[in-house]
Amino acid sequence: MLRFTKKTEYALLSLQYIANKEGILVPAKEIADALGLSFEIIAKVLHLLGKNGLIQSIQGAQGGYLLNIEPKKISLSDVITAIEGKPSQLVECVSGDDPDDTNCSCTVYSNCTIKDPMTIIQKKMDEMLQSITIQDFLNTPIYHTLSDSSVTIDL
Amino acid sequence: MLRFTKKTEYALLSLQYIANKEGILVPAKEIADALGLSFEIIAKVLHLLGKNGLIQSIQGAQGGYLLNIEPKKISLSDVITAIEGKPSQLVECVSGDDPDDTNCSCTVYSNCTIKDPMTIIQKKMDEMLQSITIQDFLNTPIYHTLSDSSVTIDL
DNA sequence: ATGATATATGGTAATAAAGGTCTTATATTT
DNA sequence: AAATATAAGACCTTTATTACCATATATCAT
Repeated sequence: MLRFTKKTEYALLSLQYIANKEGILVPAKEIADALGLSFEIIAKVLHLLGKNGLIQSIQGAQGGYLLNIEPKKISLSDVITAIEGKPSQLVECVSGDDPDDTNCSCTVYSNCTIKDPMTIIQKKMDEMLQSITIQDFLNTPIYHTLSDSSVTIDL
Repeated sequence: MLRFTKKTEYALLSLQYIANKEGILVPAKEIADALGLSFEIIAKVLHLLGKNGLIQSIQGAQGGYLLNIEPKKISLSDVITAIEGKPSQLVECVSGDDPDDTNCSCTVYSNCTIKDPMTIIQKKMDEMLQSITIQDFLNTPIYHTLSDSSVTIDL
């Protein structure tokens, strides 16, 4: 359906939050609270980002996470790969390592007739995903760190 | 997961097939057979393409489908919209008509912090999807119309 | 050492989306 | 009237997503 998964969304929100803290160790709970999301989900997302080297994790009391790479070097492509476990693939057969079209949706005896154009589209998509970085998510005009102050809602 | 649905894939294969026939009425069964896919699926996809004006449908015996617009004017964006019923949306909240972030994944009281960059990414994606047309799927070097001849498989 | 804090990791259950099949109705040609 | 072909919706199965739970491990502070 050409949509980012929630996990990818949470990863971007988390990376943005961590980047905005610039070097300060941020525990998963703080991020979860700030975003109004469940701790378990955020913890799992952060774990994946850590395992893939995008952020650094410090265990134990006073531990937390911080960026491992500068924001402009963390691409959307990197985030997706870290969260999904593999790079984005618009169609199954465009995996690079499928010369026999084994994964093609069309079960024609000849070669798949859309593989070539699909490969080009995939390349364009990859270029786009690589060109966007966490830096593009910083300096958003409106940004409140809810953990710093109590929240009052006017009625 | 950032992947085209099978229906979208089938739509592209079908449009490519119809375009290659240049003006000749093509019944759904012929396309299904040529692609080795079920008639019902192809019929459903073609119906959606017809309902959205991308192809013209002629009912009854000797009926079938033919392009309604020239290949270079049918964009990938058009195909997705026709098949999915709405344009592609990378995230829920980037719908244009959601000023209150009602559909945002982050349930922060303030505004969503990734909405602005996401809107830009969505725009880039849209531009890409609009720049690719069915014309880009034509003139593929290898193309066999299986319906025209019997198929022999060498062992 | 012990308790508190925080990440690491696997499992499971509920929900949503995708994919495919089947059936009936309608239109057109021969 | 019979054959051909699209129109449209209901239904079921599979897969992916999402959220939640439980337990293990690491580190700090006292």
